[in-house]
Amino acid sequence: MSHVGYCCLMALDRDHVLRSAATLLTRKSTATMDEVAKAAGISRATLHRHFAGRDALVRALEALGIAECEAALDTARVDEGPAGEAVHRLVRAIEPAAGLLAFLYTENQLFEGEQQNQGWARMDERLTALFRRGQETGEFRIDLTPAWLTEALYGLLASGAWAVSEGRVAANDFTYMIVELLLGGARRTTP
Amino acid sequence: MSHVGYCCLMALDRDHVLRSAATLLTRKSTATMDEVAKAAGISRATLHRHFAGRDALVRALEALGIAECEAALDTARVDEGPAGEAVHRLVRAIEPAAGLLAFLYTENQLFEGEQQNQGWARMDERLTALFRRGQETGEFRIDLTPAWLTEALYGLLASGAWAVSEGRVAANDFTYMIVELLLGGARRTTP
DNA sequence: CCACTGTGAGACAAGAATGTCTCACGTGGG
DNA sequence: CCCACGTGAGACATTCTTGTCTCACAGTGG
Repeated sequence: MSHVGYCCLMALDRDHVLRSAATLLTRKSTATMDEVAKAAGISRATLHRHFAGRDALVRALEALGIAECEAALDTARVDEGPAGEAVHRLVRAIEPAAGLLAFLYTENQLFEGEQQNQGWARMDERLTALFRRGQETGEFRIDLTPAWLTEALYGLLASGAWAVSEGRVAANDFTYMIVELLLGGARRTTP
Repeated sequence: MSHVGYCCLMALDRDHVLRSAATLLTRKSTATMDEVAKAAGISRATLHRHFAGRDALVRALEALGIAECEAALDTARVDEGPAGEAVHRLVRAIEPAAGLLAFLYTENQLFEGEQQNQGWARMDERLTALFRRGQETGEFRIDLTPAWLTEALYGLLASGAWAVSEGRVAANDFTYMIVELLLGGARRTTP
């Protein structure tokens, strides 16, 4: 009875499919199921066996993205230490998922249905809490609302992912560029 | 001979159609030609008389967005005065077009063909020149590349437009939030 | 050797969106 | 009044995507 073995193989395949789908859809969000299947190196039939339809695939990508972001929030320990350093750790931890996040961020179809993944609300809550904590400790300015800082972080992560994928920014500078701009801004601090 | 009069009416209609299409597509980028027509208050046939097809419509929106952004660059006189104030004037001038810009920014289909509108290159050039000028005058820090600042500006404009359209940020705070974050960052400057 | 499972390839129908066409209606000018 | 023009409504074929199905093939374990 090799049922367990087959399950593990399927799980691996499923994850691999999800990864390549994320990579492809980040670059071309209108890719066909056929293109997604070919990008994953499987046939469209097998793709349909893993994900009931395109909607299920996007939902799975959404769940994956949320899981990775929440994992990044955990490993970055955003509740500890100075908020600025917490943001730095967070961006560094979330960098591998930035491309997927950028895709999901522009898939506004995800947010128009009545049943939308509550993971986004959890993430928003944790991020706004981080920025609010920074404000309360006097580390962050209070004239930029936590909600806007959260939104700006999403936008900068997406911009950074696209800029890197198109070669306009070096991949090594991803975290630095985002964190420095988000925290310090473009203006030079008077010495 | 009312040819001239009809032309002017058509031009007005065309602009009106373009505006409503921009509003709709910014919110739902996969809207049908039928939905676009209904949103503009015309029939699908008339929409097709104005724009040969969906591609032509998107291209027209692209041209409109580029024109508005370049107009904003002109009225903001980004070559004059301190670079920081120039950025402020620019964001204020570009605010009405931010939604359209956000739509075009995520329509990566526009950038994969071989013949892509060279207006983007012109805009990029003028924006990077602005940030480079700020660096050369010592106003901006030099460790954030002009290319990244340009990309970040696009991203923040898009994030701001979405945040406003979904009520997470007050419309009145649009310019302030973007400019302050882009130039000053979230970190509080030590008094 | 045989049964079972997962896979790839392809056929197929259903649906949606697009692009094109025709026709009737209303309006405004000659 | 009449005519030209733009328009709306609808029909129509076409194309693309999707979802489902069947069948043959390969690998694995008993």
